[in-house]
Amino acid sequence: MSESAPIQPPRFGLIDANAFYCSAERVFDPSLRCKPTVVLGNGDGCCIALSPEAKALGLKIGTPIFQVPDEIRKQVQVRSANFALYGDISARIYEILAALFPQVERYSIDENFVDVEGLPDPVALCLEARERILRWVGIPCCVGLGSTRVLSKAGNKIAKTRSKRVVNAGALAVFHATPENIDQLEVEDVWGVGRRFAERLGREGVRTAADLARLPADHVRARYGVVLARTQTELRGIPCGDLELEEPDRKEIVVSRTFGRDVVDPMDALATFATVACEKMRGRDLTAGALWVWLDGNPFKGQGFHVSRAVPFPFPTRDTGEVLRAVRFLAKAMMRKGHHYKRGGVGLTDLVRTDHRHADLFFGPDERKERGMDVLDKINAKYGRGTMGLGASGWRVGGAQPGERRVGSKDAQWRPTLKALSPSYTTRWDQLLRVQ
DNA sequence: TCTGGGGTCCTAGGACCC
DNA sequence: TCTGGGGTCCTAGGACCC
Repeated sequence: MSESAPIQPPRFGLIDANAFYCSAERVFDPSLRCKPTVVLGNGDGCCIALSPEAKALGLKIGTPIFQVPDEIRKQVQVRSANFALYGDISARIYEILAALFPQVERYSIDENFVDVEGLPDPVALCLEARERILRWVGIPCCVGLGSTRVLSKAGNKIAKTRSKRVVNAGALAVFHATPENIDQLEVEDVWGVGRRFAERLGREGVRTAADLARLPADHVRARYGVVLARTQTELRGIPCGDLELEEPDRKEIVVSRTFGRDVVDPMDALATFATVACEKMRGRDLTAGALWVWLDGNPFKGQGFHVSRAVPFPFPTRDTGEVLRAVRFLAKAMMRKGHHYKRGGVGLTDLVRTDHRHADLFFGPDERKERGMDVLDKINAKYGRGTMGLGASGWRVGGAQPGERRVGSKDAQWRPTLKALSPSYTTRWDQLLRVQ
């Protein structure tokens, strides 16, 4: 880095919600505010989000809740993940940003990149965005600014650390990162550096983002590959990519779950996953060139096996019936007497857009069946997923609702129960919040 | 008792072809 | 005796992200 390089103006902003799932639960349940709050993943297994108070108690993301000592668990408020609610709140945040910035990239459910290039006062605009999201939606955010996306991510991390547990953090929650001021950021907090790379870098004395930026570029390229080399280049203030305003087409769609218990016959579960995967695929106007199916044993009981099978379709399909037949065929070929399964999944791969398929002399789409699928999707969109299906696959995302009566014992075999699911306040009429 | 889910990209090595 | 080498495709595994 040349010593006299002028500070580059920011080009990118990253607006990232603080402990998003916990904050979203708090929007509609004020009793959770300022209390240690935990959101649990599928089947109420692991902690997938922690409020700052919960982090202060020493809880870690990914910890199974049953491993948390009783005296700690008694102090935390626990909720089951409610992705319908989080998705809806996420869309509202996006709308606010789209009204303020010329371009917005929706990067994840709780993060948006914005284009701030050439704006007269990017810091003031980001503060305004943060205020609006807090007042209008009720979600606290931090903002990072930088001349590259990696630097804006770094800025966000620094802003989060700085404003942690500061009430009315205001200006502290916006930080403009430059190659000169990232020595306070630990290298494992750099976007693109995971645990493995952080360990290896640590062994050669690299502790901070600034240390990584100073490493010789050809050394990084040779030892760590092109991905980390790009990250390093961006840390030095040289952009390697722009905002991605168009969401690229998916290359695969996967639906998988850990079962509520060990299961002998996972066929019903796999059929259900396949049905959901097909709906998701048609919702994106894609078709599947191939299918894979897999089953895992329970590694915590010394059954750490993994079996999988894949099959291509003669012609890319969007027909749930055809996919289900293939799933049954593959599953039968994999399943073994006496085996217990703890987890399973279905993946639709080699996805191509419906109108980009090439029919040939021998294979083409079955148009009657495909129109049938569209009717099915319309009915399910109107009356709720799982209203109508093919054969064994009555399904509700997220498993049973609290207090829901289950019919049939086969269901209970694999479907996890959610004990602490919050209502879908914003997406279901029957679950709107009641004001006393 | 109870251990998340859904993605992408890169690389190395083997198979195959000319 | 001498025993190529480069391109391409596929797959598995590793690393990362949220």
